[in-house]
Amino acid sequence: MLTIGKLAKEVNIGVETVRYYQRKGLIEVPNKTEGFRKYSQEALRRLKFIKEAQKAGFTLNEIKELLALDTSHDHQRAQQLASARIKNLDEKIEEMQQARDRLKTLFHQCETGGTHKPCAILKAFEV
Amino acid sequence: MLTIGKLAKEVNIGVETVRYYQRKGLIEVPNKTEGFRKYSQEALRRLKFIKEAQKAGFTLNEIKELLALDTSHDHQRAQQLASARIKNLDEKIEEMQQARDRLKTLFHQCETGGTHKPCAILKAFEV
DNA sequence: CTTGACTCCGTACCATGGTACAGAGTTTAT
DNA sequence: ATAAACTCTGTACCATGGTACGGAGTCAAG
Repeated sequence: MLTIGKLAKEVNIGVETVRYYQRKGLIEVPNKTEGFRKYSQEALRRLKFIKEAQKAGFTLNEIKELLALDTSHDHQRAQQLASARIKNLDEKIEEMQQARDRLKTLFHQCETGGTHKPCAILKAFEV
Repeated sequence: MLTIGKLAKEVNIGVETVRYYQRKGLIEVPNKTEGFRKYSQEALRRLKFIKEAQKAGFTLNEIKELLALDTSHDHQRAQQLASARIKNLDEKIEEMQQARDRLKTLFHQCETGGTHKPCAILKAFEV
């Protein structure tokens, strides 16, 4: 049993972040019998789950659902969420790669253009 | 000379977005001699610049600076901004690719695991 | 038994890029 | 001349993932 500060420290996040997750409904708020609230290993486990799922690119809302599935063991829904997220990631990666390539090209043009010529980076955005 | 509505329509953004850019200091607010404000081709050019720069992945704050450079023709600073943005994009792409690969692996494991086994997607986030 | 560290709770604020709306004024078309 | 359509202004709100703060209560060590 941990206080909120100890709990937060265990997963290396701020106390405020734990409270934020509580407000979001990602982790339950233990009822305090006396003074401070006591957090179980289950709370710790959920926080770790959240951190791991974030690394896989899930949003907090998606993670909230995953946590629910974690209890009900619904494979199908988990697969749906995962494939939606993969699609989403693919799209974003594609977008960013395009942006990157655009910029890289401009950068080289600007670099090799000399000071006297108009800057390719700036010029690229002109109409 | 255009009213704000026509201006917005030209670049296919909302009127509110134009005002938002004004609040942000990205485009100047023409003083109204009579009734409504009149926007010049320069305003239109700047809005197009903003759209193009956004496609390259710049934030509005960076675009604000680019617009200033556009006037002063500071190649070096433009290069700095571009390379910072490239680095930033590279990092983000890398992160997202890792997330994607993680998920893809989990997805396949879950798919081939059958209903009886614990779901790999969910299980992956367990401690 | 006091002092410092921690917790509780509500609320406000941060960045980012907008969107929405109310109530007033203006312009344009019929 | 009147109604529809647009503009002006300020302010509030949206999602996203937190961070900060004030004032009160509580807990633990010296």
